[in-house]
Amino acid sequence: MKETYTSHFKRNNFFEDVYAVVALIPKGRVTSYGAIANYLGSKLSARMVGWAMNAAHTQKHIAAHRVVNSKGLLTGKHHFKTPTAMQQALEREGVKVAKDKVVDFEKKFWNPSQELL
DNA sequence: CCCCTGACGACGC
DNA sequence: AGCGTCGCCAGGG
Repeated sequence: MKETYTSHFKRNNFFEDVYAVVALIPKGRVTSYGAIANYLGSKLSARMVGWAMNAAHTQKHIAAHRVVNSKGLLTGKHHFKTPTAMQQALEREGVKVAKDKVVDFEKKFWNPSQELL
């Protein structure tokens, strides 16, 4: 059987799951859309995580700034209130950003599949 | 129902 | 190191 979220779970649960994982990201650490997708269900495309985050910013308080793409780039910055809001939020937590990219991404990276056993 | 558009990611050049 | 392409799944026109 397919393992997509739409066939087995309701869309709402998908959002909740994404938010739950994001809420568990330690302060000062970051993760990627793909890592979350992989943790929730390997078959799920990482695009869906970004899609969930897009819906998130209108709803509750979600630490969306701690989620970047697989290369550590702040691709979601344009969806924040200001173009620099995401970077500033990260730097307040001790995550340095240069050229829209997380510095020492490998060190800051938090993998839910590995650390959230 | 077809086509386009993504807060993505892996590859190829 | 930068682009372009393609696969991915859901939503909107």
